[in-house]
Amino acid sequence: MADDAAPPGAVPTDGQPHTRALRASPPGTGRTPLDRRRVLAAAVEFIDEHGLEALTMRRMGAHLGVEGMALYRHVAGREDLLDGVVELVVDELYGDPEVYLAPEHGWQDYLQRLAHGVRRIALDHPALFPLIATRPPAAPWVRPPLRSLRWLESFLEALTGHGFSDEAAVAAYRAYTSFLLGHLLLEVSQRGVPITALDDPEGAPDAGERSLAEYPLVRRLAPLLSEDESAAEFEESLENLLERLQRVLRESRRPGSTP
Amino acid sequence: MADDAAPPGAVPTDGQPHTRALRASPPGTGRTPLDRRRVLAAAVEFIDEHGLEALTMRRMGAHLGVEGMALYRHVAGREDLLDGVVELVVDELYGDPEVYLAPEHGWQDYLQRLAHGVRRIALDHPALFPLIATRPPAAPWVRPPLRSLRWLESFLEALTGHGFSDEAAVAAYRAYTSFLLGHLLLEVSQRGVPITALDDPEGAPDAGERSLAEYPLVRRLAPLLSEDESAAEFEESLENLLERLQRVLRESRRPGSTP
DNA sequence: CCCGTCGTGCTTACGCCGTAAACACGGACC
DNA sequence: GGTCCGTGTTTACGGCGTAAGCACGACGGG
Repeated sequence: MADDAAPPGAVPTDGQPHTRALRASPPGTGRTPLDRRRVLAAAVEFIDEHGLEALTMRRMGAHLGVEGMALYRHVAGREDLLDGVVELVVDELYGDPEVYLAPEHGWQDYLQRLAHGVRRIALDHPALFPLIATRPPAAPWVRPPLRSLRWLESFLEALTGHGFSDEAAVAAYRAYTSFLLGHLLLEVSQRGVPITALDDPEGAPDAGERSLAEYPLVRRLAPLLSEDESAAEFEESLENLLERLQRVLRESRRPGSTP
Repeated sequence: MADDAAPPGAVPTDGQPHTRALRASPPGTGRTPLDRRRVLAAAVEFIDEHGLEALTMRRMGAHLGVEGMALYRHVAGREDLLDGVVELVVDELYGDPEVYLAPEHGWQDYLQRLAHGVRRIALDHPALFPLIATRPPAAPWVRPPLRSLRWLESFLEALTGHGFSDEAAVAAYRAYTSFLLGHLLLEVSQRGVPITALDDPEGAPDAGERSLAEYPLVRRLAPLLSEDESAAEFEESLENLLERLQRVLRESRRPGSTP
């Protein structure tokens, strides 16, 4: 009401306390006009920086120099925005899918590359990996963190193309996704998301320290427990899984070998 | 579980033999007066019934026949309520810990029982398992879904008490939690949380169906993919993990051996 | 018996949230 | 120049978490 926009000719004295920053369009060249991809990318950036629960439509708007409601031209709502963010991040992996498909190196190489690709994503975006992990997939059968039919198809192709039976390929898909999800979710949560949080007067210092007296083994093993062996663990479990799958494959090829 | 049975007849004025500082007033004539445990239990019930995102302080109040703000006498806020819920549900497993510790059956039996116990919790409360899985643990080193120092201690005790080196026990803990988390999170998310949802005009029927044309393998394997093999998978992976651990144990006992 | 005290739940209020709806405005095309 | 359309803005509404103060009933000491 009281805020009358200064007419164009007048000298805008910017010190007025009650004048909002009306910043419809910068002088001269207009700003690039926002589209879905840009919104989603900004959201990824924002989450990486401030964490998931800090993401708000209005704050996202501000982060883009825009008024919050503007986002609704490009996403259907907050949920859709989050879906889009997950999809965008997962699709980072698609750099060029043929790399992952490269048949000349066999299915084990494929699974290795894929696993490391997913792990890189998880480590690059620890704050939103829980989202990738827990958001219900768009299609049934598609299991996080391999969240797309495209990946499912390529996974099945890689295995059935190298001698796996249909059943074995499906079982492998399930074992593989479980492995990725468990390891990576724990790895990102263990590192603790850094976050430059807007708030953070956290001060529960030794709530655990005190009770450690009751848990002598935990106390004794504390040094071991706080070592970060994620990478080695991941590698070892992956190796183990691949061996298991190879055993399945070998046995399925010669049917009559029951001990 | 039922720690709170009213003593028979006798003197009703004294309900609590030993409480904190002063007497908490026993119920008079009106309704039983709400306490933290009851609030948390009601929240578990509510989440099981309506899902996580339906949980609201006011709705929780209504669910308890109370005015929402009343909850703040017993929980510090929404976050604290959720923490309490997770703790409460996880503690269901504690029915009697000696069952899990029973040393006469060895560490493998212990890990089996524990795994099945956690799985039961996950299946009983599918809507809040994601919470159990992703909420940052109170203490470092404690990994979901085994969310307490008590369990960490008992786990380490079981293994080191049966010949595992410190390093091997810690590695086993990590492998075991990864296994549980991956399998159970996918299992509960796959079954799709039922939820009598307050809203649910969901009608995206075949959004995936159409695109199936592009994914011939997925379409061919669809029947296999939609089978629910969770239980068998879980059993098999658990078995495999235990074998792996046993191998580690055996090898650590005779240092320079070859099969 | 009354009266202060205290624990419990209720009421009110504030600021932020997601989002529906109407509006303003600048460029594209005729 | 007019018209349209795509974009961002304004305003508004109901619901959220929660801070603060109030009402009331049960207790214990006089």
